[in-house]
Amino acid sequence: MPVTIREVAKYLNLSITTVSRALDGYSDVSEATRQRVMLAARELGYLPNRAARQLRRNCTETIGFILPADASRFYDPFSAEFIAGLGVETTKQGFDLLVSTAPSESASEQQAYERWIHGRKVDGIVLNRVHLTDWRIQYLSQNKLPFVTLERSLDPFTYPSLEIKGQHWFKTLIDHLADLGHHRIAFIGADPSLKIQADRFSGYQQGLAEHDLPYDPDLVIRGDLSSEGGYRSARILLTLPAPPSAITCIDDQTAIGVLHAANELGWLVGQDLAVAGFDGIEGFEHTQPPLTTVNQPVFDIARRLVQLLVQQITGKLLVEEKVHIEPELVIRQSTAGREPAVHLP
Amino acid sequence: MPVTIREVAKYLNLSITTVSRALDGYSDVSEATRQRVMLAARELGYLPNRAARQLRRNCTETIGFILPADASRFYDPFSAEFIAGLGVETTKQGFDLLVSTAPSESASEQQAYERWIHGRKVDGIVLNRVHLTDWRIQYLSQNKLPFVTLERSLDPFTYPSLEIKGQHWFKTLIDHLADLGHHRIAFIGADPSLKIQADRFSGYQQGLAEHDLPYDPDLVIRGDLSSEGGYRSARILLTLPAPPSAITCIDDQTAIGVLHAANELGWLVGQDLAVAGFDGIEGFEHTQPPLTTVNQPVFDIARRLVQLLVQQITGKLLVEEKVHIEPELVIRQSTAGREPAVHLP
DNA sequence: TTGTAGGCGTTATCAA
DNA sequence: TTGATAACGCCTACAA
Repeated sequence: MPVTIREVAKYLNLSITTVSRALDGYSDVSEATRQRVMLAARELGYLPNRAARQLRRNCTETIGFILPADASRFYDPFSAEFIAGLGVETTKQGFDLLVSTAPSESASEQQAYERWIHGRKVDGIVLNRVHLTDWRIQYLSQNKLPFVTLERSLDPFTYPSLEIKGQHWFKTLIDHLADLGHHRIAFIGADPSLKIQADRFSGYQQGLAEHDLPYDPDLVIRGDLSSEGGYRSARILLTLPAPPSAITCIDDQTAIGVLHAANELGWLVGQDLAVAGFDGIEGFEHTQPPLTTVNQPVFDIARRLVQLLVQQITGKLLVEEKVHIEPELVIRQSTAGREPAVHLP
Repeated sequence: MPVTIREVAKYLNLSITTVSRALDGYSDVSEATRQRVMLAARELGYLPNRAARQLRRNCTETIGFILPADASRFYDPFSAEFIAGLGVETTKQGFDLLVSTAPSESASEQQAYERWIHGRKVDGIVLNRVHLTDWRIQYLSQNKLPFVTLERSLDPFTYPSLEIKGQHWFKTLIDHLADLGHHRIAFIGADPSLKIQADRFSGYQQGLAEHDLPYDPDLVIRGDLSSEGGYRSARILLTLPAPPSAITCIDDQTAIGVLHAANELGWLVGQDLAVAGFDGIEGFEHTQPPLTTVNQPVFDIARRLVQLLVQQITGKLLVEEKVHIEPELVIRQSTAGREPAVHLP
C-alpha cells in the first residue's frame, strides 16, 4: 500500500495540515519543519494520491488528446511526431497526457470528449486535423473547457492556436515547380472539409493562376492523407492520356505513395517527374529520391501547443492567441534534375 | 458545472445511494426505479466524476505507457502503430490510456513510473523495448502493479507477455538470403542490452552458421533503431574494401536509412545489394524498392497486450501467460533480383 | 507557526 | 427495496 500524507504526519508527530503545507511550499511553515517534512516524505516514499488531490482541487493536471484515427489509417508518422511532442512537453510541465483514438466525426469520438469533460478527466484538450467548421470547437467552447488547436476553424470562438500559412506556403511550392518549367502540375488532396485541404488547395490554385497555368480538374485528386491514397491517386494521374510532369501532395505521407507508384510505372522521379510533399516529417529525407517538402517543425509545434494550453489552464493566458509558425521550403532531389519533358497527349 | 449524482437524486426524490446502485446495475433496486434513474441521468447529462470514483474504489480505469524516447529518436512509426493499437483497445475496454515519454534507463523514466504507481494514476502498465535485465520489471513486480510486456526479459518474475521468436525469424531471413546465394551478409543492430537485439542477432549468427558462412565482425554494426543510424552504418559497410552483398537490419526504420545510403552511393538495391528489415511497419511497402521484412502485426500486438493487461487487472487472468505471435516473412524487391555479384577485395 | 474540522463526489456498510 | 452515514486522501478556512 502506498503511504499517505497521514502516515507522514504520524511519523513526524505533526498534523496533516502542516505536512501538506510544507510540501506545497506555503510560507507559513518554519524552515526547520519543512526540511524535516521533505526528508521524511522522501524516506517514506510519499507521493500524493492524485485522485484525492483532483477531487479536492478540482483539477486533474492532465491534458487530453484524441487521435482522429479513421478506420483505414490508424496512425502515421505525423501523428507519431505530434504525440511525442505532446508527451515530452506535458511531462515537462508536470502534467499527464491522456490519449484516446476515435474515428473522426463519429459518435464514439463525441462520447470520448463527453466522458472526459463531464467526468472531469482532463483540464484541457489539444485538437488537430481541424475542420472548416468543427463541432469539437463549438462543444469545448460551450463547455468552457480550455483547448488549443493546430490550425483554426472558421467558427467564431476565442481560443489559442498555432497555424501555418498553408495557402502561402503551398503557393511557394507551386512557384518552385513553375520556375522549373512545369506546366502540368497535379494536386493530391484530402477530405475537403479539412482546414489544411482548404488552405493548401487554394494555395495550389493561386499558384497556378499567378503563373498563368490552366486549372485542369483531371489533375486534382482526393486522397486521404495516407501512402495508400497517394499510391492509388498517382496511378490514376500517371496513366492519364496527358499526365502531369509534377505532382504535389497535401502531405508527405501521400507523397510516399506517389513515389512508389511512379517507380513502379517506370517514371524516374526527379527527372521524368517531380514530386513534392508537405509537412517535413522527420525521417522522410530518406525516401528515394529524397523528398522536396515544406518543413514545419511538428514536434516543436506540439510542444508549443501544450505550453499554450497549460498557460490557459493556469490562467496565465487570458486573451486569444493566434501564433503563426514559419515553415521552410526544403528542396531535395524529388524535384531537382533536368527540365520536365513535354508530354504530348 | 457538471451535474453530480446528488442532483440526479434530488431531481428524482431518491437517495444518492439508490441512484448510485441503479446506475451500477446492482440487483437490489426495482426495475421501475432503475428505468427512471437511467432516463434522468441521461436527461441531465450526468457522468460520474472519475476522481471521486477513483478515490473511493481505489482504481483508476486507466493504463499507462511510457514511450522509451531517447534524445535522438523521439518517435518512430513502430511506436506510432503501437500507441494507436493501445489507444484503440484501451478505449474499447472502457479504460483510458495515459502516455508519457522518458529517455530509456534515465532518472526521469524512473520518476515517471514512481509517480504513476505511488500516486495511483494507473491500474496497470504496458512495457515494450524490454532489456535483457529490466529494472522496470523488477520494480513493477515488487510494487505488485499489474503489467504486461512485449518481449520478455531474463528476470525471473511472473507476468503475462507477448513475444515473437526473434531468433527463429531472423534466421529465416538469413536462410532466404543465403538461398539467394549471398555470402557476405551484414547486420545492423542496436543496444546489446535490448532483448530484440539479443534475439535477432543470435538468429543472424545461427543463420550464418547453418549455411557455413563465416562470421565477420566487420559486417556487424551497432545502429540505434533509427533511419539515421541505418544510414550511417550503411555508409560504413558499403565503403569497406570487401563490402557485403546483403544487409539485414534489426528493424525497418534502420533499413530505410540503408536504402538511402545505398542509393546515394550508387548501389542498385535489389540487384547489386539486398536489404532486409524486420517488423513489417505499416506503410513501408512503399519504399523504393519495396522492403523485404518479417511482418509482425504491431497494431494487433498492442491490442492484445491491452487485453491481457485488463484481464490481469480485473483478476480474470491469474497465471503467467506467455503468448507467441507468428509473424511472416514478406519478400519484396529489395532482396529480389539477380544473383549477387561477387565482390573481390 | 501549527492544529482542528469540514468537505470535494462517490461507493459501501448497515439499518429501516 | 430504499436511505442515512461513514469513509477514501487531500486541501484549506479558521481557530489556537
